[in-house]
Amino acid sequence: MNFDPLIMKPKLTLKQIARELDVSVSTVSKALRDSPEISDETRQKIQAFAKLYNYKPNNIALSLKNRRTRTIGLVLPEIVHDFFATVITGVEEVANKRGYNVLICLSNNSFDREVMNLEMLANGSTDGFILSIAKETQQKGDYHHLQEVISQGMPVVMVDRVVNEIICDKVIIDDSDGARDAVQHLIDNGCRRIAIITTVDYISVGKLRTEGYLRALRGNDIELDEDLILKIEDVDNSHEAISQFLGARKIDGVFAVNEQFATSAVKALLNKSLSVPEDVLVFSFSDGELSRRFIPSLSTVNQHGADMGAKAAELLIDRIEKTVTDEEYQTAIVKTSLVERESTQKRKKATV
Amino acid sequence: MNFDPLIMKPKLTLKQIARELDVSVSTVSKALRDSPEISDETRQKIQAFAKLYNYKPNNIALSLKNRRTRTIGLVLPEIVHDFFATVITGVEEVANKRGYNVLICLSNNSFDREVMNLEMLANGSTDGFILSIAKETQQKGDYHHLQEVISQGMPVVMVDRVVNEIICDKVIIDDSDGARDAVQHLIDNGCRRIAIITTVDYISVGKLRTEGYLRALRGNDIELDEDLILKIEDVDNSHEAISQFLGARKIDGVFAVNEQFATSAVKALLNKSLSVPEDVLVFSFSDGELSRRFIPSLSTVNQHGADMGAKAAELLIDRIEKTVTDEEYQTAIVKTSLVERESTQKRKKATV
DNA sequence: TTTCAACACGAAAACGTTTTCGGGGCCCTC
DNA sequence: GAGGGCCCCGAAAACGTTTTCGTGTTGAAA
Repeated sequence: MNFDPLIMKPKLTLKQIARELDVSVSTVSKALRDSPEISDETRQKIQAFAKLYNYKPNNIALSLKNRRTRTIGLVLPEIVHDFFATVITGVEEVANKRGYNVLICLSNNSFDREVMNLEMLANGSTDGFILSIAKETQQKGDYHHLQEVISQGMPVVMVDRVVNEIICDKVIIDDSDGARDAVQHLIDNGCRRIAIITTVDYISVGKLRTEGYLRALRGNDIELDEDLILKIEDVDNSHEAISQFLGARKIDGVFAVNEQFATSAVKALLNKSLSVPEDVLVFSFSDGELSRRFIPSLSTVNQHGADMGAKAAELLIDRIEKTVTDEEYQTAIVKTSLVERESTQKRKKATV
Repeated sequence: MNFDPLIMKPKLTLKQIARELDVSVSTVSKALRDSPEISDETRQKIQAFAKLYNYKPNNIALSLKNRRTRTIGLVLPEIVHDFFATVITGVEEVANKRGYNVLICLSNNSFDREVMNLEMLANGSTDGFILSIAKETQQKGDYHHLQEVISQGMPVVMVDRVVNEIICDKVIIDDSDGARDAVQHLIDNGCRRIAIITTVDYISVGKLRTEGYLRALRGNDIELDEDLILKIEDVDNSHEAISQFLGARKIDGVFAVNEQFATSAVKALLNKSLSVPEDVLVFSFSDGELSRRFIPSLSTVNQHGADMGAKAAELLIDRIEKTVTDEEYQTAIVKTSLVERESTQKRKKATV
């Protein structure tokens, strides 16, 4: 239907321009790159033609020739999750600023998908990639696919969910410190019986946040009550478990390692006719829209996902563009910060 | 540091295999593709070698040769937004199933960024792309960049935020019908003075949802009160406007065109000492985690973002793989559905 | 012994670039 | 008038594939 030559103009190549203007391909290439080898007259003629027909060099050919794609990969476990979404934003911004594109792959927390993703990214499509490892992979503890691509010389940066056995650049947050600060804040506001709702230990960040919780208790000489620790296995169906857990215990504070757990906790407390923050204070982790808009709005530990993504992209691109690779691998730690909102402010009623 | 030959094994090419085994490049290529031209002996030798050193063909070279990348682009206005995140999930799933990768670009709702994104995607990096147009672009009404790539023969599918002037495949939802159904639901539950919180009209979906609201009123012989319509310009700083708007009006129902507006509305009502759903019913649009977890949980019009993304990817890949392109462009309409939650259920108190 | 098919492989072109190198023409200088 | 520069430009290689075509060797049939 759209074969009208006035409308349909297929992509132009150097060869076609050359044929059209009766010069050689090399002349065209040089003219377009303002080489002094080409006379003004020829150069202008060629540039005018190229502009008129909107010539744009073919990226694939450039990639092949230069053996660099100016594309970085980003492998994430999931995406319907504010934290990872902000990571993407950060990566994208830095990548764009430095002239790179971003190829995003989702592992859906599946080991097999992650292996496939890495293979694809390592086969020339990208100059390096950023990875936040899948839950299933952490559980299996099988990292051969990562070792493989790293040993091929592909630059890799791990972000947030990292694994210590792999040596590469990493960007993490001070999960443990952030959790400790949050729990300390609860203690400072009078809490003594603080429950923690966390994940099973093979999730590195869950484990670290639990550690922070324990450190805060120890630091304030509060005896640990194992009964106040809930480790969730199945995140998606956690509400029931949380509800039962909180229903059976007398507490004055809750520390949840993510927003989902925190909101479930608030609901469960409401059902017990306890109100937040009047009766129980609630502190959450990973600041997202949910925490901001919830009623009461939730105090959270801000993970600064965009900063993490940005830092990871900087590290990766630095590594890619370094010709000599004798620089030591580094682990950047992005500081968390507490965002205090209604859920931990005892005095006033919930407003905005 | 890592130049230990035992550890460092750079990527293998056909040429290197050929040199190593003292055959020609073409023989290697054929052997690996099980060509009958090659003798069993040679074939097995080559395949064994390739497997041992984990040979994987270079994607870029393949793309150049075949003039297809098996990659599709996805240009989105933003990503920290459940709807677009689910769209990505849908696109990714279908793309992967059909052997394609997904290159994601963010326009950040900026016209210039969108133009850059399209240029990049059209320069050989992808076989086609899916686009949800930037707010700024809709406002400007300048679509030459889109026309440009389409006229070059690049397959394009627009999703959700589409523009009628452009002829290409599209995937939309029945925004107007969804809104009408939601408002009808409010009316059915006794509301008569229903406020709508929507966007300015140049956002196509905002306009359509407003239309649905009007249709519902007309269909029930409820007189339109222009004073109950709030059109938000600056989404990010909308809370104050919503608060003032609701503070000054007597209403019994609210229809908000997105989750952000809806939650702001609930807060504003609470501040007026009105409770939801006892005093005022609230219906929202675009079902996300926020609506599900909010207290009270919000009734919403589900946009089925994953379905939309999946459908868009199907359309795009069909278009890419069709050799004859005489098929008419189609506009797929993904049905919305109402998700009824606490915010419109008068009887019982909020639980879950 | 000659001829011819089948077999197994290699050479080369192609995809679209960039870049190195070489060479033809021109002008200037002795 | 011969030699030497300079100015422009083209040929060719290279990136890593796939594929078409040609070619040499072998074996068997005539």
